[in-house]
Amino acid sequence: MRELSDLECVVLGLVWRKGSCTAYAIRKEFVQSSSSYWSGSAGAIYPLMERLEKRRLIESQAGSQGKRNHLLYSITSEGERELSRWLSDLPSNKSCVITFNPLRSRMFFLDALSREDRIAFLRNAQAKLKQEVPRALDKQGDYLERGDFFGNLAMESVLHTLRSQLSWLDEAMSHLEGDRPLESGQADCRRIARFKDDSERNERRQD
Amino acid sequence: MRELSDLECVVLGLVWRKGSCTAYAIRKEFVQSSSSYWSGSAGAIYPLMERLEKRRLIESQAGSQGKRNHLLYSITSEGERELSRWLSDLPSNKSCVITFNPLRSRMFFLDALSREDRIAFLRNAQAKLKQEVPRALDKQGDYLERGDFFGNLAMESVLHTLRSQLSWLDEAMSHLEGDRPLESGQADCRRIARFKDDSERNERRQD
DNA sequence: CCGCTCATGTAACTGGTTACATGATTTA
DNA sequence: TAAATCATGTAACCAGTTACATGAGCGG
Repeated sequence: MRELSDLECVVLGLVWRKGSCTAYAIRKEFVQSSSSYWSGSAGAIYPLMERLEKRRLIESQAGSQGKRNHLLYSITSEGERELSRWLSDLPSNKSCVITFNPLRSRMFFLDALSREDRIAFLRNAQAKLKQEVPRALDKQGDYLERGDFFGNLAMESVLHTLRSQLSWLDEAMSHLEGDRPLESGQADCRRIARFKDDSERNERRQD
Repeated sequence: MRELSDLECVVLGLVWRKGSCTAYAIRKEFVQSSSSYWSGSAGAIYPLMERLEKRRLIESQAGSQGKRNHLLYSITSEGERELSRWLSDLPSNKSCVITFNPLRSRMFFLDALSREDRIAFLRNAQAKLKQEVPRALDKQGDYLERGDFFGNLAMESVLHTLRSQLSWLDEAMSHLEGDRPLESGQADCRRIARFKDDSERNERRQD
């Protein structure tokens, strides 16, 4: 049987956490999440719930509110076992922990931009990250109020990420903002000074 | 015309960087990358190169080595424009910077595990992250040798990420190892209380 | 010469996406 | 009561995935 996708497992976890809920309530979690990785689109969630139910990891109960019908899902014991398995088994193929990062991906090619545009990129990225901090704090506060210790801890990871990215951008900025970012003589930059020599050698080698 | 995917843009950047290369050389970059986000599978890359060529962002030139034929791709000036555009325009929908993180996703539901399994999870995650550090340093060293300043900077982001995740796990561990993680009155928890104040102040400021 | 890896693909599948449909409920 | 939004979906598409095919070069 096919391995569950990460989204399927997260949904399974949400059903477990919420106890008894509709597909729509699950969707909202993703729509309101601070991450944009999963959109929580109906086209993703509704069929996914059916898949989970077909595998007996969740079960549904018909209900209604006014004239509107809905299905209330809850996790089965087999579902709980599957959830535990996912929680315990980090994928072992290569580094599962280094995932996509739009800033990092762009940084690789930033020399394709003019000096001004590079700085603009960094400033823009900084702004975006700073914008996220209060949002994350709010969300963390919500978890705290609900007494959700692990949600709080998960949001702490977001904050750590934001801070580390900001300090990385600071570092990058300090290199790029100087007139001769490759030649100053501080500790960090001695390391980088070596780059330039190397790259000049490289260019010469290519000629 | 459809917007380019991130993978397409990264490939475009690689072609730009490498100057003239085969699809296979591009694939290798992904296979050897420290991230597992894109597999660099043939089924992804070869059709992608055709798509980029059809859009005139890259162009190919037939070549051969021995009896084996191949296509050498290089970027066009339209391709360079498109690359600059991607570099400058961070997606604005929600937070593009908070992406998927398998550790964080699991942390949300870690209370589904027994106390021992939670600790085991954290230890396992720590081990995985620590494993990555020397790998990342090596890769950074490679960029350094090649005089690729921006590659070096990008890998610096990986290192920042690894370190921040490790410190987050440390924090989590110190909470979970104690008997009453939610109720202790130490510094960490006071800090969490402060967060809440911060976010409240923020809300007020926004009003 | 045999087997292994390199290099260049093709084919089938699928888990997500966006866009659309539709009736119920709320709000102006 | 008209318009907007909520809630529950369906349909079409597509960018990736894994798996397979195939011939070239190469080490034993």
